[in-house]
Amino acid sequence: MNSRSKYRTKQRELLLGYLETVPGVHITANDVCAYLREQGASIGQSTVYRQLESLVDEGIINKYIIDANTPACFEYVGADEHVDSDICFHCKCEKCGKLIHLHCDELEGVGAHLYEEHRFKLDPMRTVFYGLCDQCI
Amino acid sequence: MNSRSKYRTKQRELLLGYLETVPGVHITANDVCAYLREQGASIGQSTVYRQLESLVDEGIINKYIIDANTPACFEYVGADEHVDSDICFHCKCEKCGKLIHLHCDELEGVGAHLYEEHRFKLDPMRTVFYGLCDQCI
DNA sequence: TTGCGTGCAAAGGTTTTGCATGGCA
DNA sequence: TGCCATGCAAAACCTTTGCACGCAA
Repeated sequence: MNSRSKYRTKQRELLLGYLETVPGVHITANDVCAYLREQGASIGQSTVYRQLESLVDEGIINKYIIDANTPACFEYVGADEHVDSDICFHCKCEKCGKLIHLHCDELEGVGAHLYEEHRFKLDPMRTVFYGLCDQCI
Repeated sequence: MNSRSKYRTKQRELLLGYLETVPGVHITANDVCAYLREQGASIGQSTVYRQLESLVDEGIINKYIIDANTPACFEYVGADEHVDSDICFHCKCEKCGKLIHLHCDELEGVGAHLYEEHRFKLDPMRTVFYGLCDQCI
């Protein structure tokens, strides 16, 4: 998609610096813009989108697509080699719209099961479990 | 999200009639509009979106979201009553678009796990596993 | 100096919404 | 008759793109 970042720019450092402070949290492109604007260090939104794309390519952050009309969200996972246990699963409440992200070993077994028994390679980044959250049951 | 359809309108019959003729095929909202326009029976695009939403709620069609900037696609799955003992999971190949229907006891355990451990009541009809099929791995 | 990165504004495309009209029951 | 559904146009929304300028190496 996009070649990896070659220059070390101030904007890239700002963006990455912020993401590192919120590991495991869902951040949208808009969140990034808003946060940096508050800090008086705002950077252009196209730059945010372009840097986020690069960071995804580099495996430093993950991108999750929840729904057609929900902005994509990103999550810092570090520059370490990609470890399966860093992947999180998503549950979306059909009633209140709440998004829950789970880091669960048992669910990771689902991916293994699908692959071994059904020859299907699950993509946890795209898969969303729909249902009802505890407050809406 | 939306209450089920209460009136039997000409537009709804047209839309449903078309979808029934293309089971297992990816249809976008735009495809529907284009097809009906060709047939000289065009209906408003807002109506198409609203009816599609209703049909999804009713479980008559499924909605698939492949990517943020790809239009959502729909597929006729019929109006059969929903039987618990015949829960079917869907796997969608991100590459070739193939839709796989799985009847699998182990996957049914996922629903139980989510409910018992995470207080989340899974809706298997709505949930789609995204990934790569055996031919596209 | 080279050419990638940035920022602004505008475009792009899908989906939603407001509101008056039409049609089902 | 009472509501829901429809249709048009416009809005809303996220994301991408064009282009000139700036900055890292």
